[in-house]
Amino acid sequence: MEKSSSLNVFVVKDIPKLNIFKTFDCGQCFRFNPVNYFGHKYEFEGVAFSKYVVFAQDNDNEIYIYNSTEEDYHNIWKKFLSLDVDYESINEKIKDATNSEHMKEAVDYGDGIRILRQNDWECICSFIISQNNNIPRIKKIIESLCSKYGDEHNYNEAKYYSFPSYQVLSNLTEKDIFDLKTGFRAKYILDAAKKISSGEIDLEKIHSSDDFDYCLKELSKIKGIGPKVASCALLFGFEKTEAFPIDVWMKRALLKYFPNGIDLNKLGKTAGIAQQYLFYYEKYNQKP
DNA sequence: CCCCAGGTCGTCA
DNA sequence: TGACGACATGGG
Repeated sequence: MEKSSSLNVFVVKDIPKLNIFKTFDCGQCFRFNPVNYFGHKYEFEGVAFSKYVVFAQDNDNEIYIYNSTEEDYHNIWKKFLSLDVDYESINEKIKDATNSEHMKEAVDYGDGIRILRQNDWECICSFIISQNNNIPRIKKIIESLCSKYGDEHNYNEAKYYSFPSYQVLSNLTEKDIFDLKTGFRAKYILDAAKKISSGEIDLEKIHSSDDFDYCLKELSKIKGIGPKVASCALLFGFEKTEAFPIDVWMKRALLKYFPNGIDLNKLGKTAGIAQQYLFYYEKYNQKP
């Protein structure tokens, strides 16, 4: 795939500390992959909000956004990358609230990660697929879901596909979804699509709600959504940064570093970001 | 053959 | 409430 010829690029300068590699490598999104089209230090291509995009970076304080105009940046990517959020002060608050050397190390190790603000429905569906599954296979299933039922777009003779809407999926059969190798998750995906497209579950209402327990309760109405999947969707798709997903890696990290428990109330709205630092630290910082 | 993967469900005590 | 096996699939 040769894309370098005629992609327009928008450069964002003087940004607060952001690390493209960590942000797209830390397991929060499934449709971005490393490439090397333009010769930057880090380059990740993917599709979000129905647009093909490449984020690239050579140093701390600027990024290149390929296939993006300045309008796209202000309308979509700035918010997607959480470039309007002051992570410097969040990091300080996390360190203060936990008062833990381990957390301090995790924050410094993961510094530059941004919690992406992804599409809420895509997050719900993707994290349903993620359960009892590994990341390469999660990505594979999501791509086949998109190429089969998403909208096709063309760019520079290459095809890419948007994430399919819940309306489209709600009209499929369980077998249609099962045939994408989703396994026992097929009925969960269908249940989510149906409950949302029927209006039984209102994503807008969840998105704008400040009542976190209400949000958890609503998403838990969907078969196949438990506390972990709901928390991931709320954190990565609904902008609920107080969400604190606990998976196998987080269980290990909490057991090791916080055997007496961690005070989520004290972390408040920074809990989800603290969680992501701990997760990244535990999973990727292989120490003897 | 085994075990595991960014879990949840149904069942049984 | 909490424990426990089942669940589809593919890679190690």
